[in-house]
Amino acid sequence: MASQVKESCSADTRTRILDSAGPVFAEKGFRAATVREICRAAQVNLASVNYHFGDKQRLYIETVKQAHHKRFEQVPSPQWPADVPAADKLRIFTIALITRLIGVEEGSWQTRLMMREILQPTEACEELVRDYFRPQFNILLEILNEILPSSTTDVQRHQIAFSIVGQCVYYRIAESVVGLLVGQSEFEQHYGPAELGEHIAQFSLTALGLAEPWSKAPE
Amino acid sequence: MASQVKESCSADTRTRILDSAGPVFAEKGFRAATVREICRAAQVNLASVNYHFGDKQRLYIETVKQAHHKRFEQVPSPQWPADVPAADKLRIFTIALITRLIGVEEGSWQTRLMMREILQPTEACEELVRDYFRPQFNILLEILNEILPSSTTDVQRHQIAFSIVGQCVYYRIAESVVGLLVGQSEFEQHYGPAELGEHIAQFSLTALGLAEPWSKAPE
DNA sequence: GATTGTTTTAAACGGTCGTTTGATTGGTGG
DNA sequence: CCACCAATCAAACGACCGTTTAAAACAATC
Repeated sequence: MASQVKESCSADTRTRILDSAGPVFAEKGFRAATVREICRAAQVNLASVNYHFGDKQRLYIETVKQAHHKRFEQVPSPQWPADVPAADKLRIFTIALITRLIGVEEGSWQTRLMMREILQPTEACEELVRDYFRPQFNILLEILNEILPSSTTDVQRHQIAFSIVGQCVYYRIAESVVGLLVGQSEFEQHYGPAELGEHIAQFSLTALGLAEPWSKAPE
Repeated sequence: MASQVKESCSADTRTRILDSAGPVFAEKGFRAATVREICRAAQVNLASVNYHFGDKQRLYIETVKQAHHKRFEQVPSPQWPADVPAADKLRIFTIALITRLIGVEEGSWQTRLMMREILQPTEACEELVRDYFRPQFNILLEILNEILPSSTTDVQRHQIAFSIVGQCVYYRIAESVVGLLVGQSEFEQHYGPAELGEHIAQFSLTALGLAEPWSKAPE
């Protein structure tokens, strides 16, 4: 069989293709990215994509999967003991989420690819929701369960969760617009994952009644 | 010259192309959309695009511009008398924003096109920020000025504004993911512009200390 | 060392796309 | 009626892309 040899050997160019395909797909999108460019970047023969992945679309799907898998490895879901206050859990969750979205250097093409998939769902989107988004969504809902009164409806809980997630996702989507609106220097100084995560947690905790509002000053 | 005749005549197919190009670019993106498909939808000859717009890219830019212009005509910026409380202004602003994003039937391809442009800025993006986003951003900042204490820094004001905008934009971006997470029936019943606008305004006003939090129940 | 099966390679195929061309139309002024 | 010009049309051009093919290179087994 010699399967381990075969796999390690083929994995060499297979992995090279996957790694090169990620940034290309993220920057140009599925259609505009060409197999030729990916193969050139990976320094492999043009036919390798079809040999190892069948066709361009299956390479794309594999790339999306791998991107998120690696992204969650880089910034894993935080763990906490049972006695941590819910407010602290929410703060940790928020910072982890936005760090996963915009933090970690090297251009963070992985989440750029994810945003493309969300905006124009392909075959990989349902899988993405099932494997990554829904578990995170459920963790957030469990945190909210500790905070919200039992009279809160499920719909309200969902919408509150989306309000928190939405604040984070916005910065990944509209990165360039934010930069244009506040100017380059303010953007570089104040829109990193740490400061933004802190702000979003603060804003959300205040909305949930667990922090003091900004406008508590006497009027 | 007979310029009025010439313009009305050429405007006929020109306008037809522009109207047909919008949904196609919005759904498939610049690269995947084909001139042939646009011309077929517009019922004009294949060469018309190049004759009236020069090339595909200039048609795209014109389409983006026209899309947002029409969108702001459909849902104009609300006007209010000077004595309206700031909280009401924020509520009105939020509902108008999310209505512009996801409301107004016919698939709302205009904002879909806008999201594409935000995610992958082209030549049209700076123009978009200057003409549409920045004025709206400034209106929101003026409302916040009435609410926030004078000790609030500019950066804080900006981040709070993005927290509000982000909640709205999220539903336009992640529409399909939201639908998958909460199920089709809940999505259809509770994620229209009116209900979402009310929720986002409530969430944000609470964070700003102008509304009561959900979790005010005794613990 | 021959054989077998896998991987790599260069070249080409078929198809589609954006754009161009050149003929044709139809209305307008002389 | 004719000359003119913008507008339309069918047809084709040239380029690029995804995919295929068939030969070559390679590694492992006996």
